[in-house]
Amino acid sequence: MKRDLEKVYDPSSVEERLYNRWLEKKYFHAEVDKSKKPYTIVMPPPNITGQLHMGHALDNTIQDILIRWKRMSGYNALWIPGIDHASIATEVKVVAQMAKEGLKKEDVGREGFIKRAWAWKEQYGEIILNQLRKMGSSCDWDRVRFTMDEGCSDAVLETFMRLYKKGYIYKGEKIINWCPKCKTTISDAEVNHEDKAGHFWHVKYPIAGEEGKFVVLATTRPETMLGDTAVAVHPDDERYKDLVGKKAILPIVNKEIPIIADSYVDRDFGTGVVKITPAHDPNDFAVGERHNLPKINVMNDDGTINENGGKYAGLDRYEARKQIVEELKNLGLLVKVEDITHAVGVHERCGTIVEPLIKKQWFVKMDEMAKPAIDCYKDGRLKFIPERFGKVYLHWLENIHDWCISRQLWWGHRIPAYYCQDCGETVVAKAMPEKCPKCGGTHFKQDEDTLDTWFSSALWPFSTLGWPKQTEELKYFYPTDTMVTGYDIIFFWVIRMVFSGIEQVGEIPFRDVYIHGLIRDEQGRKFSKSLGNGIDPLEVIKEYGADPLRLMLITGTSPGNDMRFFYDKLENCRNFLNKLWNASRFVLMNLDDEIKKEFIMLTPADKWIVSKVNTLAKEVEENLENYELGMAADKIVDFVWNEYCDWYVEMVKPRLYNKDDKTRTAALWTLKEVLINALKLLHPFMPFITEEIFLHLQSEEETIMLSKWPEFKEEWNFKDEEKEIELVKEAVRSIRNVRAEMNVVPAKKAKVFIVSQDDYAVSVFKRSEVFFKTLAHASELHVQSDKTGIGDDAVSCVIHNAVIYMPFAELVDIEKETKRLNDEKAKMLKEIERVEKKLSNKGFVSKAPANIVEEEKAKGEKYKATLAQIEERLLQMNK
RNA sequence: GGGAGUUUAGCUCAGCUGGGAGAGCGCCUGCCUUACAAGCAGGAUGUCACAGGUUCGAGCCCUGUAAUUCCCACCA
Repeated sequence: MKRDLEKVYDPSSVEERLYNRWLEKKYFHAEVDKSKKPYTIVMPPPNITGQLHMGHALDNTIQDILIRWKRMSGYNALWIPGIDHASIATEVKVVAQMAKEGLKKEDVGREGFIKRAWAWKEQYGEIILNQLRKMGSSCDWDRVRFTMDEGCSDAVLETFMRLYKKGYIYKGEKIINWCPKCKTTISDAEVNHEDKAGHFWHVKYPIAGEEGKFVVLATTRPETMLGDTAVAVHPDDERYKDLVGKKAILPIVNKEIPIIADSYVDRDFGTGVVKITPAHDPNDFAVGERHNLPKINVMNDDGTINENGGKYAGLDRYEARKQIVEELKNLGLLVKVEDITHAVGVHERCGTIVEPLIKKQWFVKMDEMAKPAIDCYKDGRLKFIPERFGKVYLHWLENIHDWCISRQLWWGHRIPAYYCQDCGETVVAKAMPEKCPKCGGTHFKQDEDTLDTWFSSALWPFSTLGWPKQTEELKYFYPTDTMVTGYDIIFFWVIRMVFSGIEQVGEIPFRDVYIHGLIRDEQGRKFSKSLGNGIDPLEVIKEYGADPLRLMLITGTSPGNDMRFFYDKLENCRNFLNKLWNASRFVLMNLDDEIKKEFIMLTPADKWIVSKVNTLAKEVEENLENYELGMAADKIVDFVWNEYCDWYVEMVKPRLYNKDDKTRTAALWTLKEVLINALKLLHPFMPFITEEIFLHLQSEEETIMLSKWPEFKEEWNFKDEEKEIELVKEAVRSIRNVRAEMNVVPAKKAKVFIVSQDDYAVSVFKRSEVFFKTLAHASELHVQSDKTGIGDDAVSCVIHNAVIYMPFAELVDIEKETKRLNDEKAKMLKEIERVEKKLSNKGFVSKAPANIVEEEKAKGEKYKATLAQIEERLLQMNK
């Protein structure tokens, strides 16, 4: 039974109570049930590196909206939550944490370090999951997963083995980005290019056998010359044509290296001559491959020069640079030093300048697996919202290169490759093999490296469902339906999930990819630690509640576009909650008895609002189907605030206050029914307040979460009444305008309805005939003279809670009114002219759709009628 | 260099397959009215970046120009 609501809505207590209730009742849990259609979302797992930020809040709000909507629509909705071990990001954090204790990784050893990392995971993982709960996320907590839990780890091993057997995983030598501080490989995506001040050293390399002849080249990294194995010029460069095929003498090292021609060289850049260091530059590496040049690595893992650097061995790269420049200068080979700013690659996690160098790494061969990933997009099985991100996806796949998956880290999935200590054979297996298949040896050493964190993320949509085991869940919930994520990780995540799903499970992992934008601060800047402009979602929730935050993140936004975080907007959303709360309070205050529907005769006003909410349900459904969440939310808010509260509730008051009114029950039924429907439509967006009100309105034993989603009902479709009431609204507005124009001093608390003696006002009244009929019908409004202090100057009517005053004719400021009417008349004439011009356009009449032409005609008629009214009025005034 | 966006009210942004320009905030006026002042009623504000084109009709489609953002690659 109904209970009245608290005077003020208090999010903090309500949210916690309701969330616990939902948990207890296991509303979020989904089991395999073949009688129902599944709808599945797998949550992009937040990194355990810290706390949730606004981006997560948006990400999860979108997912929760979709899940709650589908759940109410009768789907077996499953949302799998989880967290990501985020190998390098977490490792950096743990290293930093240890540094505070004065410890280094090496001090605690691999096992000790991993132990610390797990402790970190326990601590921060739990914080993150709690934050998700605070957002109201309706995930199935019985299925929460971690990328390094047993099942996910098994999926990683299985995938590695399969790909290895197929020849898709290989060990190869490649130029990679190396972070000398973290001592690990980092992917291209983890390298930021920053403009830094540097120097451009122009150096002379002597030509072998030609005393006194030099070739001048420029470099920003002189220390790499220790590893030079060639000098290159452009094949068509006339200046250097005769040099090609000769040898240059590498200074300091005093070694002859060939001068080669390669079109990679840009003739217009620098001197048009390039030193080739295949071991320390990706482009040089490629040139080296083309020309079969030796690759000489001159650097150690920590960024110091190795034994190949001769006397510079052991020096740090920058110290070596200094000394080499000095030596070149002394040798008279340094032509000039240019100050330049150039882009330098730095490791995004630690800011260290990245060093490209050659390493033996594990790679995944991409060309074969990319094909089906391209196909599934091209044939429409995989869809992007908004569509334009499909192009990004495609562009990236078509230019894909092999994926370097090994990382010199400790935190993560250790590569399941074992090397026989006797014969050196590589065995890939889930566990350490007992016997070498080649030599029978029994001593193995596991590869020291771990896998790129995205390797496990790529398997997430199916590893979370139990794969590689063929579980019932996998068969039923896979492929999942929607992947919700930001555009920043299409490259390294979405693509890898797609080809992994196809390769391992045989089906794409999801059908729709909903891409949302980033959240920025009020000035449009990214939220970042260094700017200190972060806003903690939990703080916002504490102050405003989760519902307003969710609504704020969704309203007025569109997929794929960035949005800004405005406190003003947040407050507006909070105010909406307040509005909804108070409207519900009003309904509950008046709702005294159970309503028996069979005795109800709806008035036109009732039918209007019922029809409106019915149409709304249809539109919202369409919007949600098309992932237009922002538009859907806007429409519902607009309905509740501007139609239900501002018009219907006010219209219905006279009927409610009169206990004898025959249509009172109809009003109550409509108030409640429309509110319930609106609450349901709102629930995915604002789960807490809607549930709280629903429980009061409906019954303690139910939940809005599992109530039936409002569908369009033909019996609620009252188009005629909709039109009539819209006319009434228009009429009422024009009456209000009359008051505004006349500037009549309003009285206090006038609550009567009086028919004006004014002809013009009456003509406006006539347009609102139905409305007054409704009002009169509902509350037996009777006409009486005004006694509330307005005196004889004006009459008033109560339509709204607000008072509407209508002037007597004699009060009219003739001059002002004439001017207004003339303006009005001019406007009408212009409109009529426009319509007539349009209707005389043969192209329009013959080619435009019939209903548009009809509408235009009707408008013409309406304008003419209005014009006539205005003219009549003018005539009266002149008398 | 390659790619993708954006340009609409003072600000931040919606505007679905072309059919007379919208919201929130801000601003102005009047209101404490038995759900709500976190509120109500009313008002002002736009050459939809610019120039062409297609069309009976363009904020929306096509071409070009300008400004701006982001991503990728690269700067020896």
